[in-house]
Amino acid sequence: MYYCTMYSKELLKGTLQPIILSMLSETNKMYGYEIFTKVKERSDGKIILKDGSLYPVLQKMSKDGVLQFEEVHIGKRVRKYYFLTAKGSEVKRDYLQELKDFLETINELVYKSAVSV
Amino acid sequence: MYYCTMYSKELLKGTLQPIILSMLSETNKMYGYEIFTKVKERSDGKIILKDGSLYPVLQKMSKDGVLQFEEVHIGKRVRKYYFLTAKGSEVKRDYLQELKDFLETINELVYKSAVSV
DNA sequence: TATTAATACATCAATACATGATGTATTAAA
DNA sequence: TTTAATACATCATGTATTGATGTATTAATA
Repeated sequence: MYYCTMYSKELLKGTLQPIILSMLSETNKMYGYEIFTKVKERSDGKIILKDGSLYPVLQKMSKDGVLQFEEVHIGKRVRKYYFLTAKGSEVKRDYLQELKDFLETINELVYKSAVSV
Repeated sequence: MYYCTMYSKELLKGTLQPIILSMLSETNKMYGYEIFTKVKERSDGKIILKDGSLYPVLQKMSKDGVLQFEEVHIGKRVRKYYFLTAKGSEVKRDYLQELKDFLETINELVYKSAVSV
């Protein structure tokens, strides 16, 4: 898994969990590498999740009761299929609402101001 | 200067400099507290810059040659009026372009996906 | 008039997310 | 056969922002 980042790392901060929650609410079961691939494709290669970020956060979200997973053996390889818990669905709704509001606010503030007098 | 934050602190990461650059490109000269006030008003109280973030970053941006300032004495109080340098205008253009692209990408990824088959 | 809020700056240790480096191992492709 | 892709993992490091704390002036309010 190799990559070059499109955006300054700081901009991505706080968006990782919402992104994962969003992906998992569309496709009810996904494993880490699948999420990585999906996000990469959907963003036209602009958002490349780092495995050093992705796998730890999936573990954290499981620990927080937001996700659950089941291990599936594919040949000799193991996949962990993650899915939203009931709590996860709630958290998803809240996080996505907050993110949406944030995007709109920043957009308004930075690009839509300075109305001529 | 007291405050309550609307967004999880992480979401704001990477947006502070673009916000400041944007504000300063509209109003050519502003002092720290004025930027604080303007951002607060423009965002309907949703983005409250912290003085622990604002003043250090203004110093950093000056050190980086992005901003310059002049001190103005108002009675016994001192104000530092900041303004964009030539380099600052370039940096502004780049940062705002990146941020805009980022906002669009996240929006597309998280809210506009899952087209029906 | 006394006290609180607002104005205006500052410093710095602590926080926390994400990164980058590094590792293991299987499977497919060149 | 060697490289790339698949699939997971750990952990020290970086760094932007925060929160706490500080000084001091000026305006408002009780």
